[in-house]
Amino acid sequence: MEFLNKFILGDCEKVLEGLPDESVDLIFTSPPYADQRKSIYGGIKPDKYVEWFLPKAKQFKRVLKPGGSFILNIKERVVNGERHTYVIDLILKMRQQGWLWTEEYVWHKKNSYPGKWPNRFRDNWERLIQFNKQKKFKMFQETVMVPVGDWAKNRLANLSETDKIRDESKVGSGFGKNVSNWKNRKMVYPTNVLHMATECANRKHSAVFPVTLPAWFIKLFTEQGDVVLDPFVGSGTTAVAAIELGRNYIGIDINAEYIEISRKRTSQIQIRLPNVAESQTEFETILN
Amino acid sequence: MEFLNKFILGDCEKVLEGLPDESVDLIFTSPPYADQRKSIYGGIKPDKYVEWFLPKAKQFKRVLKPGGSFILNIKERVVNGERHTYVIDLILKMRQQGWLWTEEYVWHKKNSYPGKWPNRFRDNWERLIQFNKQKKFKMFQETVMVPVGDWAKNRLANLSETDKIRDESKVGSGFGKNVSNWKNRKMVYPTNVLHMATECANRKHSAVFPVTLPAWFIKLFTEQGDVVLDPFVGSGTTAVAAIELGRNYIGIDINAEYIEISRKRTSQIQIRLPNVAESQTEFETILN
DNA sequence: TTCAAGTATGAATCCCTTT
DNA sequence: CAAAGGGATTCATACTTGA
Repeated sequence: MEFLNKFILGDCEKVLEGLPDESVDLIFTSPPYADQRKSIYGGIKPDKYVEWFLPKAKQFKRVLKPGGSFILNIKERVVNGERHTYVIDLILKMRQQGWLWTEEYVWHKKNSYPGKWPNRFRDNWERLIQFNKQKKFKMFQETVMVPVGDWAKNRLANLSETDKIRDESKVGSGFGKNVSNWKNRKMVYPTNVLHMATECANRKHSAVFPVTLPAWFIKLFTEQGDVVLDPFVGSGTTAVAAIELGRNYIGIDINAEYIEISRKRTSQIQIRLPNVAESQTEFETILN
Repeated sequence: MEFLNKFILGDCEKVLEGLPDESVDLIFTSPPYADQRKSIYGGIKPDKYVEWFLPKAKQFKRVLKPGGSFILNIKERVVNGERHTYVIDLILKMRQQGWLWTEEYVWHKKNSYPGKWPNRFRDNWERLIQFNKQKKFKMFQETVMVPVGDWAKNRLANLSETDKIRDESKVGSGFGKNVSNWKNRKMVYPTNVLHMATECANRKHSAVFPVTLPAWFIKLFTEQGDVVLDPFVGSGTTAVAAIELGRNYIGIDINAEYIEISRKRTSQIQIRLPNVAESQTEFETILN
């Protein structure tokens, strides 16, 4: 496939026309929010947002595999003192398009932009809306398990004498190993609330979300060698996550500068990372 | 006003007809979610939810003062593998009714219901949707300021892996019992993400949300002596918060057993609390 | 009295069986 | 064939118990 592991300059609606049906396992994207980033994207008016987005969503649906997922990172702007309705309008319209509104994850941003307003507090969360084409879809819940809650810490902090003895007698090795084994076993499934700090790096290209955010969903909804699409790839964060996890990426953006940044950024990563060699062989196998 | 500081048995839609226009400063409520709590409320079908709720919302709008706020605690159920749209439908319809959709707070529940499903994780958050009648409304931001603790410096500086994923423990709403410990700390404004556990104790009456939740909004949107209405008062949690903060309450519920529980619960509080005396004089002043 | 360990229980959801 | 019902799954919290 000629699109694989490339950044393509252009309007994703047009570009995707060249992509075959059902060729993508996961779409993860953070489109320009209405009227935001005017200088770069031209600024879509909130009232026009849904009609601007819908034809693109139609293409997304076409290129997504039946068991694939679409994760949309979005948040409604405040317009005239009110939250604008373009996000919920979009959900309703996309359902009419045939999408299933499977779930809504919340990204709790721990460090939000500072500021003070008379009628609201700082906005500290964003939506991560999951759409699917069918009720059954690929999901690998074990890949995102998290260590168990506080009681595990307590347990580790005060290991009782009997615990120590038991461990010694059983295995004979240092109890550190046992503890780690036990720790590994004690993983629990996460919830639909994600806790991640925003990345306050690079002022040039506003890093919209941290690499850990697409990485979490890529692990959850794809396997090694799968294809991850970001039709508004911006500075390439989704692609970075995909590469690091041994997935193929397709990055599209209408802005040439962003495409350039993404290319530079990912090339650096491919050099830097130790596991690139093995990842690349995987890529080559798939590409051939 | 004959309704003040009472629990009234009946359908709030009918009961409120007896309340004058613009007589309430804050409406805080958690209505029965669609198809939930069948045994108590009869269970409203998800598809009928909006049409069931709208005439009640109309009464709410009538009795609310121009500068008052309406906080609606709600969450969409999963129906046939999909999030149902009754919540976002309701937002759109209420806007047609003349409400402004000012803001949506997120309540991050620290202890969610356990369970495992092939297509989703545990639901760990609920919506707290703020509606207003006009752009300008009463808001006292200083009353809910949060102390900046060591967590701000240390935790945010070097986030551990678990920290990134798991919830922080102390950020919260700042309404904890040991706030006095933080007196010397610097205070900052909170965000629109609230951190509270559900109340899993108290076997007699299952309080769905903790007292701290209505308390937070009561402090934020009302002053001493103001009137707080909960049209689905359940076990009286909103009223408890109102009493503790020296506000007047109006509690309505269609279920006689709940009304009884609420009456008992609040009478106990009035006896127990040390600051009741002063609160009551205030009430009397207002009542006369 | 304090602290650690044990235990009960929630605004749940899926899936399969029964009516 | 739609609607209703029951079993299995699972974890943070706070109350209870015991040393």
